[in-house]
Amino acid sequence: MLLALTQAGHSNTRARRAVLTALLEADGQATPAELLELGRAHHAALGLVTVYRTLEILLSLKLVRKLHLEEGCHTYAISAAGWSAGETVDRSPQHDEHGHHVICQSCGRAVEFDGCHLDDIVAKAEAQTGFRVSSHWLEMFGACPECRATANVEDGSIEG
Amino acid sequence: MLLALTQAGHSNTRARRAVLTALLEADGQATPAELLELGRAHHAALGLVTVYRTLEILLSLKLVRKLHLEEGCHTYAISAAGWSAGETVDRSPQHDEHGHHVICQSCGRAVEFDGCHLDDIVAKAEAQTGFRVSSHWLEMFGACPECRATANVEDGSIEG
DNA sequence: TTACTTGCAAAAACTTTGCAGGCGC
DNA sequence: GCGCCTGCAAAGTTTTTGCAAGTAA
Repeated sequence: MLLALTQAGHSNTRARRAVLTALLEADGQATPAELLELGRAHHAALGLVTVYRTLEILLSLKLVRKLHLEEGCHTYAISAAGWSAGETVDRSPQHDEHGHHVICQSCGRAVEFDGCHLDDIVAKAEAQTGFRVSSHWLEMFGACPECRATANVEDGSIEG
Repeated sequence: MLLALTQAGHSNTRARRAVLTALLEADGQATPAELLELGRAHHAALGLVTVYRTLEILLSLKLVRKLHLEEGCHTYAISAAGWSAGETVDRSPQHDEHGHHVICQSCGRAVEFDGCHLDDIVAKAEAQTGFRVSSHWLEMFGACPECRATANVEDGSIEG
């Protein structure tokens, strides 16, 4: 992701590296405050303001995505584009294929999956409401493999 | 909705009636601040705090739903359960069938549609991630019939 | 009358802005 | 060295809490 950042014309600074590392260390998602704490392990003087500003840049580059959880929308996750920007070459800014997240309700881990085939559901919604749908937003909640193995999360019925 | 409220043991107060009316008058969605403004037309002394507290109750009864928009998650919409609680008899608290919203990006109108058939998409996500999915959350954005008719919203390609 | 509600004020939580100094390039 | 970045402090928003007075039942 650092590469994507610099290729977009942003400086490679210690603060930004700390935030990126924090994002990678966070288990798929983190709030700005959590990123600050994680990031300070790598750059003690890191400030919350810089976390916000770095996230803003990453959002604009679509390298991270804002998650909307029941409790609020204060967490961020690395997007598919962000992961694939590991060390490979550039991503056009118009990287617009999008995946969605599955979030573990036990440990908070968030994983993006691809294969966003909602065309027929979108079509049904359009037919039913008369709207013309141009984008959407999907998130799933459940239990990750580790938590299912470790713990007593027996109740995994598919609702809806 | 008033009935559902009182049947759940909450008082029928002027402030709550004002909030309910405001919700009905809002075009499908509104922020607490907007509900305050709308509500004050019916109860001049209405306070923002009461709007929040009433929404909290309505949320717990699943009569309203929190919408998560790109700009944030500060808006509320009447749910299908809320609409059907118009004047009919009670709804068991376990009314758990859920619809999702389509939100007009032009006028902000929000409409809930039913037919939430994501089973195969959920199955794919489970296969791909190893998660066990127990719930989800879907929202669509686009243009409502009125805005499409009225205005110049020609661009309605289905993205995703 | 009794207990639930209300709305003000204040606090808390979260996010953005201003600015002087610091650092990447 | 120049200009982007940073972090502190302060301001702006949004939401929650405390409490005395008010209202439903």
